[in-house]
Amino acid sequence: MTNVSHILRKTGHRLTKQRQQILRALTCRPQSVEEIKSALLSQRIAIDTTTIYRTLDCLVKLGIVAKTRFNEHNAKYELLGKTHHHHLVCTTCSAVKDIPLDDDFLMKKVKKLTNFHVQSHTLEFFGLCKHCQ
Amino acid sequence: MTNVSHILRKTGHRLTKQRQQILRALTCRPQSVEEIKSALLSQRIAIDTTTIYRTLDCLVKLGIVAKTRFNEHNAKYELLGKTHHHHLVCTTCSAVKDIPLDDDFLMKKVKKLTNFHVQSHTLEFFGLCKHCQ
DNA sequence: TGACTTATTGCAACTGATTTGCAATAATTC
DNA sequence: GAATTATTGCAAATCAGTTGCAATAAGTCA
Repeated sequence: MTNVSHILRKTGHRLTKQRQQILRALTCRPQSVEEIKSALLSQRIAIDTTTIYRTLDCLVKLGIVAKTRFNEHNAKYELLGKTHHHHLVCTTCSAVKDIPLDDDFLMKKVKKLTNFHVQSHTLEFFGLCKHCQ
Repeated sequence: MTNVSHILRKTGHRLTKQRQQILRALTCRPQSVEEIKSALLSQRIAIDTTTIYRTLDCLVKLGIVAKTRFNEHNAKYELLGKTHHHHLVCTTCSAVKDIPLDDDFLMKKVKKLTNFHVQSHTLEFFGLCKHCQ
């Protein structure tokens, strides 16, 4: 967190109360803006939706947060941890599980096969979790 | 196509003129609803946006079409061909390129590591295409 | 500390994507 | 060809996300 406030300041941003609270509400699991908002509300913290969007945009640009879409109408945001991982999304109960996978293999293959300069990638698995099978 | 009309009938659906035209407009590259609509319009075929949405929903449910999202506000739809492939999406010009990748390796690993029953997956690469580098 | 600069907030209004309700239409069935 | 009912097109609604702007507050510096 201290790290994050450093990055914010360095890039000419301000560490406001709202940003601190939004950062505290972020998890390493993907959450929608509405989920973040109600998580904050349950702690009696009311922050405008617009502010949450703008804060997340900012954090995504700074590489602190990742934005993902699971073929749903809304985007999800998750705190970028140290470890690169992927998601298992249950198509029935929408539960999300992380899974660490070594995908260097694929990245290298893409580099070999194309002249595309890869900056990032997403790898998501959809199916049934233990409970929903 | 004949195959598709068979599937439609078998599942209690009707092969309308609109559906035939939408099917003809579909490609193996992901297109948005608006793109499909203007592709049809350029052939002087006017189909309501709602109808396109409903037709695509139907085709997705029948496994004929795949719906993807590339971290954009709108969804893209592509005809499911025989060959499983992935996408390279240019973050500058939005061009999409297909790439065949053997990911059995990853699928097997997921099966080993978890008790999740995988039904499908998405693997997308984002970066710069040849022209935008 | 207190004044100053300017990034950030909250509200309202807006845009764009997608969905829903419903009456009119047209594909299949018999 | 008539009957049944899935499908269409239109209008209106909803949902996610964005934009404009005046009021506020974080960081800066004397």
